[in-house]
Amino acid sequence: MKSVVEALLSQAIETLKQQGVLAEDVSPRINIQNTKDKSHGDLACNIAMMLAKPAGMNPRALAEQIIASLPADPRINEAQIAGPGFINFFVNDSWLEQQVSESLADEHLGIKRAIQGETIVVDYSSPNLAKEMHVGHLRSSIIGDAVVKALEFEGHTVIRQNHVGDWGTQFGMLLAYMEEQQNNGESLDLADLEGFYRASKQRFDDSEDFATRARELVVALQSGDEYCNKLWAEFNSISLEHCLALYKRLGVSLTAKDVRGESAYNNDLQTIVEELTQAKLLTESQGAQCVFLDEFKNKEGETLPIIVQKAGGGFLYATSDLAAIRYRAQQLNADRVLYFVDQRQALHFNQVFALAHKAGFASEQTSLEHLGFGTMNGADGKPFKTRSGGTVKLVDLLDEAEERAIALVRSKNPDMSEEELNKIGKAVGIASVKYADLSKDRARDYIFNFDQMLSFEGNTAPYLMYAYTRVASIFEKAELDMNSIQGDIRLEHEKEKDLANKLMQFSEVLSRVTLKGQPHALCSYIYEVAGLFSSFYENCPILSADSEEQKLSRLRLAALAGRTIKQGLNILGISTLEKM
RNA sequence: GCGCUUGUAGCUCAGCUGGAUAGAGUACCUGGCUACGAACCAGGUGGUCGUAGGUUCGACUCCUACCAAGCGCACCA
Repeated sequence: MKSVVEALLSQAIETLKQQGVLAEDVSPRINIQNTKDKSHGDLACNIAMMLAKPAGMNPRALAEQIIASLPADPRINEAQIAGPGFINFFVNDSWLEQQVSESLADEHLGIKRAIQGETIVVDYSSPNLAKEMHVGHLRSSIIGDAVVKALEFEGHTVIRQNHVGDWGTQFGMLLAYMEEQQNNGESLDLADLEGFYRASKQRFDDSEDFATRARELVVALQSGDEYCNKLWAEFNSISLEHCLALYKRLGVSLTAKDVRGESAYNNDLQTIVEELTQAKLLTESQGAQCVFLDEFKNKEGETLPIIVQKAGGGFLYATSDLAAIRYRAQQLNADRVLYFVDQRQALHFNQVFALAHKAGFASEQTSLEHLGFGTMNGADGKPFKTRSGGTVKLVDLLDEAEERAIALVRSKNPDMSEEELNKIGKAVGIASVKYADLSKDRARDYIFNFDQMLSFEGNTAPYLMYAYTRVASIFEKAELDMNSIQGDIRLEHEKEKDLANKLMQFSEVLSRVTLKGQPHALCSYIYEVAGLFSSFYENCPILSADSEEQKLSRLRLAALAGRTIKQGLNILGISTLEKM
């Protein structure tokens, strides 16, 4: 709808240019906004105020000229001047009716798929395989996956990359411990990965012999020793199974084939250093191979180094990140590479991205974007920890969420069977954790609070899931299929129009999610849709409508609302329930 | 020391590339169930948008300085 008004306005501006009212060289960005106040019409534009000064005109006078030059269009009832020079557009209801009816008829809800879809590599989750996944991995996994799903819904080609930490010195310690256990004839117990890590760390600290063996194993591993690599592969495969089980439980779409860990770039690291040398970007400093970029200079004129190779010859994460960028840009042909990684690594990524462009690992056309996020804090505002101060395992967090959700659902449905209770409780528990995270701007730290996220009131997963079941319930009662119902929608009641208007904004919200990596915009949107639906539901009887025609029309509108909520939640990685 | 992020109602958070009177939820107060699921809806109280300047017709939004919190700044990732 915005695009229609935008087209009309740009035509009007062209006309005024021809008439000499506006200078030829003005090419303003036409910004159409949804109005907040009904008296301002449906859509508004501030273009007259932007152009008034360069045109040397009074904004209202210019607005008047623009309106006079607008081509007539049956879809727009009226354009008015308001306030200091806004132009308010009143949309023809029949156009809105047509739009919602068309969206209902489309299984893709009227959202156009990108004509020229981009190839977008998304790096997210990326846990360290040496340890068990903890709460710190939650945000990357969930937010990244939501953006991935939104991009795919828009018709882009997404290549998921789970850049797991499967390399590095800590693996020597783990392999040494594995070896020791196997030699002692003990069965390998990796069920508790965290415990295994702690135990091997303990051995490493306590025994000099063990530590020596661990260091030997790292060297052996890196030089391609067969025995060592077999141990390593065994360990990783078990550790990865833990991750995959959690993804499945969380509804995160990452699979084994999306894994391309640090180790995948081992053979490229030397090449990266050589290419940097050839490009004359490399400098030796204190024995290490470094790149100094002028962009990263402090006030004293000291440039920050990007260390690519240690004094001892070892490589660092900057090196493998550069190799990953080269692979993604050159092999995967990425138009964009998105990194959902902790905000704390912002400097590192800024440096690596700048260097990658400079060294030609990625062309200037390849957009490298670090979409960072803040810390997950407890109720006290400090990083979320267990009572004893340790990191919270992701499994434990999800267990607790499910338990609490089951208790909650039970309290609302005392007679429900254990089986159903379990099913609904689990869905609600996981959804609550995910939604609480997704609904906040990722850049900020956020306070994790079970009571708040499991509440049925406010912008929470349970409220939205409930809203959906109410729609589903109508269709069950009417013995109709929400997904196949079609036909014309008439908008008579004010609440119907409000809902319809909001439903037509799905696509612009989606683009904000994909362009800026902000799923919280989608959360707010679904919440608004659910709220407007509730209001419509309260004010407009559906099954007991005045006429059969009205009943069908309202059913169709309800169906579009229900399907929008469901689709929106699915993009967020939250599945809906027909009953709860 | 330098840099990044954040600072909006008692609390948890929105506020889209500067736009019309700063919005939700929660808490608190008022109404509405012989139910298309009240797990809901309608309404009210509550904010000098960290502070001070500046740019602008117009600033929560942009610029500068300062204050506060968190986090980064050479061989961990």
